[in-house]
Amino acid sequence: MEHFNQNIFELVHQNFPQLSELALQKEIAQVGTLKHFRAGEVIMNYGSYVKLVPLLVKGAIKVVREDDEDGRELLLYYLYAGETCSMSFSCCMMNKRSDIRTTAEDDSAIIAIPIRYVDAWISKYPSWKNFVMQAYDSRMREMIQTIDSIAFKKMDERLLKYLHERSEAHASKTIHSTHQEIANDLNASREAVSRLLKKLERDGTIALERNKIQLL
DNA sequence: ACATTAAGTGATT
DNA sequence: AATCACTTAATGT
Repeated sequence: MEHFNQNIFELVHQNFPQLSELALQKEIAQVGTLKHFRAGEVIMNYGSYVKLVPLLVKGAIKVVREDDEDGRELLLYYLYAGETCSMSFSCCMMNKRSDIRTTAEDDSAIIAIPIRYVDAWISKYPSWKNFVMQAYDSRMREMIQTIDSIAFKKMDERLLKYLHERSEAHASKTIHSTHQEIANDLNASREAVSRLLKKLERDGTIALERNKIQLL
């Protein structure tokens, strides 16, 4: 048995109680490494090979896809503590390059699991298999939601949902971002975002300042 | 004080 | 709802 990391062991307990086998928890504490990222740091870029699966234990991670045509970005989803990136599963098991880019939205920490274990544990530990399947399932559901929110919902609903997501991501009612950045995330024009934000401000749901939005 | 960047607005499609 | 053209406001040098 290799170097056992008590710290990681405890982090698994706190953030991933569904990984119930003690042997699995111990293995994670042996082969996993704790990695920290500062807010804004790029964790994984397009085209890079995924050789780790992250278990997010602190902070929030933003997952983004770039449009092939005009190089614009589309926000896919956020990851929070207790979650993992299901894209990384498929990517690393197929040994494919990443289609997405992930950045730390906040100061974040992950337990990085080398891929060779990810595969092996699926047959070894039922709770790990469950974990992987559930990660896929919930991501799939969320993606479907996102798709029909783009297809059927109005911009103002999307914007509001976005603001709440961001606020939750930082555990703060204040969002530091320009209208332009928000527009990029939502694939909308800056003007549209500005106008909708203004409307929300008039309704009293938010307060606007330069580079800053407060949820009320 | 001036330049730069963010935000607000109306008109057009 | 996007784009354009322009104004106004805030911030940095």
